[in-house]
Amino acid sequence: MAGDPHDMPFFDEDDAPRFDSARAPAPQSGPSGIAARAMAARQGHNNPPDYLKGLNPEQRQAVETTEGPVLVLAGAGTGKTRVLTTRIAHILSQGLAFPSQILAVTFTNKAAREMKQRVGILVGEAVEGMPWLGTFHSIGVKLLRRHAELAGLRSDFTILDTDDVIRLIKQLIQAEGLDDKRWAPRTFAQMIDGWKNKGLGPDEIPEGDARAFANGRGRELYRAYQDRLTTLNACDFGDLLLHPIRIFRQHHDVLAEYHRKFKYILVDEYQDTNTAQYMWLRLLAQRPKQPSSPRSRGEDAGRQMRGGANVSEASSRPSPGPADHPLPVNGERERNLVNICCVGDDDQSIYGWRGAEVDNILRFEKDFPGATVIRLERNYRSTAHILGAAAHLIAHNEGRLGKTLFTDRPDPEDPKVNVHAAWDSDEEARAVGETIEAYQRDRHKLNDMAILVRASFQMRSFEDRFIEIGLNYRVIGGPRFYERQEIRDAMAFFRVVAQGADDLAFERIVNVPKRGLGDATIRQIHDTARALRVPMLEAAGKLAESDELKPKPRAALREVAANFARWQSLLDTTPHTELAETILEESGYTDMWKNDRSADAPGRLENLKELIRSMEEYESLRAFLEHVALVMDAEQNEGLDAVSIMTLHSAKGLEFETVFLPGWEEGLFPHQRALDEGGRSGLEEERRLAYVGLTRAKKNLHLWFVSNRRIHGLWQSTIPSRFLDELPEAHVEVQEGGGSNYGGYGNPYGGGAFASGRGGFSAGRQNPYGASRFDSLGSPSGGFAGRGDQKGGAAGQERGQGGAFSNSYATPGWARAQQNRTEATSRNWGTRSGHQVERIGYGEVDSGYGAGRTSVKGRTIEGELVAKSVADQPSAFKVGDRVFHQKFGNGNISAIDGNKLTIDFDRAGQKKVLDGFVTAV
DNA sequence: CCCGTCATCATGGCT
DNA sequence: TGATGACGGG
Repeated sequence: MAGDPHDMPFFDEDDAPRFDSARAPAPQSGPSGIAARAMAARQGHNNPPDYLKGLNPEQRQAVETTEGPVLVLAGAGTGKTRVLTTRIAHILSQGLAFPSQILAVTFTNKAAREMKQRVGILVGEAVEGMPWLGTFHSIGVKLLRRHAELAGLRSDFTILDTDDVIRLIKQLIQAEGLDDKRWAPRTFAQMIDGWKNKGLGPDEIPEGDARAFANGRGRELYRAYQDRLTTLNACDFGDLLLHPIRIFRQHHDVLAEYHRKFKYILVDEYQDTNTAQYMWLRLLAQRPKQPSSPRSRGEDAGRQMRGGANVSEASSRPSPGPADHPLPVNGERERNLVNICCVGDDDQSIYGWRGAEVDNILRFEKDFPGATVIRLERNYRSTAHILGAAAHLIAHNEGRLGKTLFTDRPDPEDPKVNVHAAWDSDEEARAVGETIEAYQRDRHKLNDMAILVRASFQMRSFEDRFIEIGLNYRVIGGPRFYERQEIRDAMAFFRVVAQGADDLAFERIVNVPKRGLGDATIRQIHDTARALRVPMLEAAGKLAESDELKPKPRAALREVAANFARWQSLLDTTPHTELAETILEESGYTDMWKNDRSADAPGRLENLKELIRSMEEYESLRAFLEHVALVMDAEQNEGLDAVSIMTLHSAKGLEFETVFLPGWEEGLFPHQRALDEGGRSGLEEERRLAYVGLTRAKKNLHLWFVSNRRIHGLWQSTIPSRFLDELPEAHVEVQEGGGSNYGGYGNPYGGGAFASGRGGFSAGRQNPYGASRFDSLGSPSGGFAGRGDQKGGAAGQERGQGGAFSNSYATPGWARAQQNRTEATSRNWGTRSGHQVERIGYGEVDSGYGAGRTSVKGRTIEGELVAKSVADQPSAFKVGDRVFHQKFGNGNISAIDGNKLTIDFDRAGQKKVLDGFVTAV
């Protein structure tokens, strides 16, 4: 960090072109060789530069409107990232600013990486000069490291993750003499997080909130927590935003430096900003106002404090906010609008539950008067059917800015959105698997397909099924690399070495591996540290030299202290990867796992190796630790062709040719808890989530609902999601079969099978929204209002929300479904046709696998779950054997991995199947 | 300190 | 149902 040339002086580029001389030719000398090169890419005055070619008029406007506040409402698949990156390229190549004068913030590291990469493609290495492109938090750290002392910290403060925070809070709660069962540390950590999301410090939280925890001692506890962080020279994630906000408010000179520095501000995913982020942006974006407009001052202050029970702080100071502070204004009539460009989509705001305020984007024009609002509605991703379905669904929300996506490439051949019904989640998984295989047979790549679920527990049935049929899949967003125990332990060792004062890390590993240091000893170290006002590591060293301890712990402690002293002495002389290895070896940590008999020990050792390997990219141990604190994700291996399984939340921003959306049932989607806690706005957020799901698909979209789902171990009958009823008939095709229905491909299980008398969806249950047209789907009569046999009799019962459809509450199908309910519950496979026998066969094999499936955990590889052989026994087959498979016919074995065979089928192509499914020919 | 037993509690998961 | 965490006996 220290060597970073962008890090030191603030005003090193003050000669840079100003935005008010925007159209002036680039300075002779050019900002740098790199930027100059970027400029050289610019063409003559009349021809648009290359990078503008291929933009549609709206996109181009969004790129070229560089001055003043701009809100780009970018619908799904409208080229949002392209606009952002091109805009940066445009600013650079027009010489409007140096790379270091652009502040570009994203939410996730992934988004930041992508933006950096794509800007790099446009402007070359100039992107390397963009030190202020990053996440809110990474930029926050950068700011805070520079001004740490203004927040009572040293610049080498550590960043605590959630785990550290919870442990710390637990200590505090216990120190207060409170019961940590009644007052769960986790809950309080969440409360603090919530307050920090709103920009509230201990003195600013609402009285009610303060009282709600720990017998009314919430505020004290919060304050104690902050004090403790300061003592530890540490901060949590929220502080990475809050401290800079405080600093900006209290040190106008500092803020003014950044005002002068940042000529352009760009914000990605603006709809996801929380109040703290909003304040942070406002502070940076809002230039001092002319003293001549006192009224707008007041208004502005009000807005500044919005969200705000933090009036106390505001009123306790002479000036309500730095935005109003009469700073020198470069001697010119400075506009008070900065060149801020926020890009977002109110319809994709799905993070309200963690503090995002959709309101920020809805109020943009009020916050930034005179803002240009540009709508990107031309969608390059999805078919007209998908867009039509999504548009109709999202139109049920109120309080939108309003956008309608359209495509100018409608194709009559495009498939409609498919809605399928299944009996239960197993059948759903089976049928989705069938459909995937059908697509695969049609030469669709698994990489182009994704299953997007509402809740992660839904993943299980798909994983189970895909393992059974040997279908490759990967789970995105599973347990994260840096959150694993072994990684966190190793990191704790490193942290103590790099920063001896890191008590939380020290505590984590004093007794790892076990060396007989129990609670009592640790408490003693704690007390000594407190008494002497030194870090625990130091206290431990002192204690080991004293007679305070019994011989055993004393010796152990002495060794620990000596170890750390030795490692710390190596810090500057030994390459950090080597040192890391030494630490893990000498501490006995690797041995601990080597001696561990449990099944996951080898994997953990593997992870540790991976950890060391990943350190190589970083200059120093310290740089690496910082990276990990901020970037908790690790890359996934993309090489394998596999279906992606992930939650709807983690799918935002992605796209797939073919998308499966299972679990569209009331209670699951929309999720009951979202409804309970969020009421109407909760429902609207769920609907936006549905919208996000639909708009991930480029071409093929399959929605599923089941009539029975096991929730917390209990089978519950469910009713179709109201969202299904909010889809427009014109774009939807209902697949009555329940099994796979993929044009042209026979469903091996027989499409009609599902409908054979087992259609009793919610029949026995009152649907609070009135009956759904899907209620009777799957019944023998196939009664679906949207399929030509309109239920005229029910036409009068339009629903308030999804009222575009008649319901089928009184249909024969519904009645029959009701009748069949009991029978259906018994799950009578025997009624199935010949094809179903095959499935029974599967079932038998399934149970056969039950025993062998114990090592199922073994499929976790670097955060990626991969369908993998689960049996230890080698297959009875050998490569080259000719075999027969019920479904795929004859083929030759091309590879064997345990009992998983890769077979080149004569007709069906290459498949991976388990050996139980084939017979030798 | 280790390990078995019991109770609890189940969205989303970024930084 | 099943995973996780706290507790108490060995």
